[in-house]
Amino acid sequence: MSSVFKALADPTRRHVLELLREGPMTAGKLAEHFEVSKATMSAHFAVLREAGLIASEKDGKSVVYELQMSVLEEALLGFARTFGWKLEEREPSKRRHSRV
Amino acid sequence: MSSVFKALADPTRRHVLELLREGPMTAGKLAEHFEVSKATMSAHFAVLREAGLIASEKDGKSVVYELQMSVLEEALLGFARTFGWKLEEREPSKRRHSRV
DNA sequence: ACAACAATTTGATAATTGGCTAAATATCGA
DNA sequence: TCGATATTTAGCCAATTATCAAATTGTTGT
Repeated sequence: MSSVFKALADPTRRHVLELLREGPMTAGKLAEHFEVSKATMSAHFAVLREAGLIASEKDGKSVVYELQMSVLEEALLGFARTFGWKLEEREPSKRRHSRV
Repeated sequence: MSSVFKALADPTRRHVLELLREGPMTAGKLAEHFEVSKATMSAHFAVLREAGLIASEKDGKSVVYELQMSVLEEALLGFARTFGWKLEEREPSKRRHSRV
């Protein structure tokens, strides 16, 4: 859980997660959204992957990253619960990437 | 918002917030719950205060810290919303420290 | 086999962090 | 005022982090 919060502490990494909310994306495409070098982005991806927040899958020359919603939800949920809140779906119907 | 996540990234600081959930507490009382030195705890309090997560008030020799729930809620809420969640009260009735 | 491409790893550096002890500040009671 | 108590500040160190350029790995097309 601490590794998740550590990962979330960086704005670049939070932005990566937001981009992945729309669906899986390659490392290169993700990196295009930021000013820093590819090497730096690769390091950020590693932090997110080690926290379990994203999963990687090789596809030819590219590496495709996918958001692991459940891990993010678990961490946030666990913390929110401590403070007397619970997390609820905002729009239960609107779900892209059904990926059954 | 980034300062809040930065503050939450440290387990000691998250624990401080949890302790303050029960009500305001002095720096000394808070520090008793941890193994590190008072000076180190003071630094943690400073990070939390600069993030707006706690407010300090001097009371004689002591400094009393109080959790700023609204700031925590806003940060968490803002982030959760991005990912299609919302925050809800878990137990609306159970409220200590009414402090009207 | 080779060149081009995508991504990561390596090696370096500067900045930040979390921790400590010791010193400083502020307040209270005698 | 003096001494005790509560907390913060200052100075320091070790470990970690974010960043880059360069080298490396793996894959594809010719």
